Amino acid sequence: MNTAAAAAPAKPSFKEQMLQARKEAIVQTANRLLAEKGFESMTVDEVAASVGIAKASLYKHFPSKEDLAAAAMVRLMQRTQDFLASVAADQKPIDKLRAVVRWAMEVQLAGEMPSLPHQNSTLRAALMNNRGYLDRLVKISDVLGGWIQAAQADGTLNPKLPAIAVLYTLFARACDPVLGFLKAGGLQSDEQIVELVLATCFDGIAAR
Amino acid sequence: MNTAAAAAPAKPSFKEQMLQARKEAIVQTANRLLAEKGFESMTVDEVAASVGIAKASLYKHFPSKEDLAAAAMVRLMQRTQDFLASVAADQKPIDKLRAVVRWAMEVQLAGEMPSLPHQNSTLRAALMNNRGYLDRLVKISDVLGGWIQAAQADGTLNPKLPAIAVLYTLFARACDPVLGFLKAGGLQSDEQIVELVLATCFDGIAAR
DNA sequence: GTCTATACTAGGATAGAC
DNA sequence: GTCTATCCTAGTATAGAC
Repeated sequence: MNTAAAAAPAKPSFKEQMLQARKEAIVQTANRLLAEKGFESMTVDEVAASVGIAKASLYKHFPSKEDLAAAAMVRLMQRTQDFLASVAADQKPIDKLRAVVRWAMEVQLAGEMPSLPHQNSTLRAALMNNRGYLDRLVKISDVLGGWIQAAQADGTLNPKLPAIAVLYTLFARACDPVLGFLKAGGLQSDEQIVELVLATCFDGIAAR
Repeated sequence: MNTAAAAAPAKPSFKEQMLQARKEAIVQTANRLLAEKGFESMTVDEVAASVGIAKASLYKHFPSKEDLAAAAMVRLMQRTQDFLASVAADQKPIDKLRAVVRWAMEVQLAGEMPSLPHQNSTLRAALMNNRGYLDRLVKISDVLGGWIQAAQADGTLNPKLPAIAVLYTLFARACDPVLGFLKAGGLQSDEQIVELVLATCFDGIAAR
C-alpha cells in the first residue's frame, strides 16, 4: 500500500515552485508572441530573449517549438475553462454565450489570443496529438453546446441554425480580424469595439 | 510627336503572350498556396515546382517572395473589382452586398482566398508599399462603402452601425474560419455553408 | 528566359562545461 | 538547469552557362 505522502500531491518545494514559475513565464511569453506574429513568424530565440534566458535553457523545458506553442494553447484552453466555470449560473443561456464571446474578444484586444494555426502548420499536427489540448477543447465545446441548445430551446437563439455552426461562429469571434481593424482605426475604445462586434455577431448587420 | 505605333498599346507578340501566360500561371499557383498554407509556410521552391519551372526562372519574373505574394494579392483585388463591376446595378444595395460576400466565400471554399498577412509579416510591409494593391483596395472600399450607406439609408441595413465597421465585417467573411470548419465537418454542401454563414452575417445568430 | 549548381542566412536543435 | 558555442537543415536568393 502507498504511503500518505505518495497518495497526496506532494507539497512543492521552493525550487520546484521557482521552476514552475519560470515555465509559466515562458509559456506566457510564447502566448503573447503567438498572438502578435503567429506560429511561423515567432522564433524560439525571440521567446528566450524576451523571457531573459538562453535558448538552450528553454529547450530543457520544452522539447520543440511545437510543444512550446502547444503548451500556450493548452494554457488558453485552461483559461477558457476557468472563465466558463466563473460565468453566473443564473443568467439566461444566451447571456452566458454573450459573456463568453465578450471575454474572448477582450483577450484578443489585450494581445493574448494566439491566432489559429494554418491547415498545413506543423502546430496543427502537434495539437491534434495533444491529449491535454483536445480534452479541454471537447469539454469547452460541450459546455457551450449545452448553452446553445438551451438558448435555442427558450427561443432567444435562432433554432434554425445548426448548433455546430453557432459554436464555430462563436469560436471565430476569438480571432476576428475586425477587432484589430477597428482598433487600428482608433475611432472606438476597446469596450466600444467589443460591444459593436458582439452586436453584429448576435443581431447581424441587417436592420431589425 | 509620337508615331501611332508608340501611342497605341503595341500588339503583344506571341512570345510576349507566352511570357504573360507563364507569369499568370506562377501568380495563380502562388495564390493557391497562399490560401492553403499562408505566406510564411509557402516556399518559393514549392511554387516553382508546382508550376513546373526552376526556382531561378521564377526569380526572373519576381524579384522576391514578397513581390510574388503581392502580385497574387493584386490579382485578387483585380478579380474583386471585376466582380463588383459585374454586379447587377438594378438590385437593392443590400442585395449587392450579399452578392459580394457570397462570391468571396465561394472563392474561399474554392481554395483561392489567400489569408490575411499577420501584423508583423514582411508581406504586410510589402503590400503597404504596393501602389497597385492599395489603389485597388481603396477603390473596392469606396464602392462597398457607397452600397453600405445606401443600404443604411433605405433602412435595410442597421443604420446605427458605423459604415466602416460594416465594411470590415464584410471583408472578414472572405477569411472566415467558420467556412473551413463546416467544410471539414462534411455535413453541409458548399452552397449550404455559404448560405448559412451569409445568414448569420446579415441576420445574426439571435432569434428574430 | 531557362536551367544547374551554389552562396548565404535564419532559425531549430544540441553538445558540453559548470 | 543554466549558460556559450556550435551543428545542421531549410529556404531565399544569385551566378553563370546555354
